[in-house]
Amino acid sequence: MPEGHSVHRLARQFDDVFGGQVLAISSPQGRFSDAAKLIDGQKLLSSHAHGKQLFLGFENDLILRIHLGLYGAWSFGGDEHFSGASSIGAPRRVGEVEQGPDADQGSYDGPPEPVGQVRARLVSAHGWADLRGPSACEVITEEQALIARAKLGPDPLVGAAGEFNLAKGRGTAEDVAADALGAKKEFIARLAKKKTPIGTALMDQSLLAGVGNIYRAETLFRCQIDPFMPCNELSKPRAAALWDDIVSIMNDGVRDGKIITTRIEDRNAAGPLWPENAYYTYQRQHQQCRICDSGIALMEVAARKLYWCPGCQPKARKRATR
DNA sequence: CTAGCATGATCAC
DNA sequence: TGATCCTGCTAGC
Repeated sequence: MPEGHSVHRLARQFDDVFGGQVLAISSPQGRFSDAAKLIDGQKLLSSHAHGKQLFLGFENDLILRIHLGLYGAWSFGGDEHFSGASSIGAPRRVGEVEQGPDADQGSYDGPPEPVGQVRARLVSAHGWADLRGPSACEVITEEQALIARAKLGPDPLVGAAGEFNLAKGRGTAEDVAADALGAKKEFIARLAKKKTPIGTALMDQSLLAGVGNIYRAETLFRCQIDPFMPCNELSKPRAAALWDDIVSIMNDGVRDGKIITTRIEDRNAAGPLWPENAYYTYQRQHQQCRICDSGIALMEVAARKLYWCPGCQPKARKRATR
């Protein structure tokens, strides 16, 4: 269930705690056993996120490709060296929601007995990572990884946390800026060619990689765009603003480890920030909009729940005649 | 305790 | 469009 921000945090986490180290890789559950043997005992050289997919590169040029799907999650544990290496707060678990570090600071005694269905387990000298419930977990060649990535649209988080390759090093600030600009242009160009509703398009990973149901709903609200508006009816400036907003809130997600899209002035100070005050429309159906008097609408579209505010995100025709 | 649901994607028809 | 896969949380009995 994680959207792109979580996967970018994971890419950074793997870089931090396992980068450059030899890993014992196994499949306690068994379903990943054969593939695990291909990379067992190899050194981790790169950790990269593109959209919702994670690519871990090993010294023998094989790539571990992970997609968490709806329920996948990684759990972590280790000694103080392991936890201390994490720049994202040494999470105990990263999946749909992120759980903070373990409260008990007991001594590290190696990975625990696998509990439940652990598809893959990575173990270094200092810690371990368990993967449960992924929709994809496979070992592929670099060529196959390139093919997988070619199927994905531009990632708003290109150049953000998680871009790492020990062999090539981090890109320069100029490289990252150029990549980000290219991604933006590509996004705008692709939108101009599509007639599908923008709300559907934002979920299409081949058009735009990393946005899921929450970011879709929230950015359309923030940009005051009707989710049913055809992509090619969105003006270029508005498409550019949409991209910029997605980049902004997803980078916040990478920083915070959770999705918070409300502006400070739009929160109810009485309640806790997360999750009660984190969203404008997501899971707020029938509640009053934070900006206008409308009730938040909910409709099932393409098997996913679409949330929007009919008042703040008016139909294109209505907007045009104003 | 259980059923139902969830920030996903693929495949069949 | 509907069925299916995978796991874990929670609302409701």
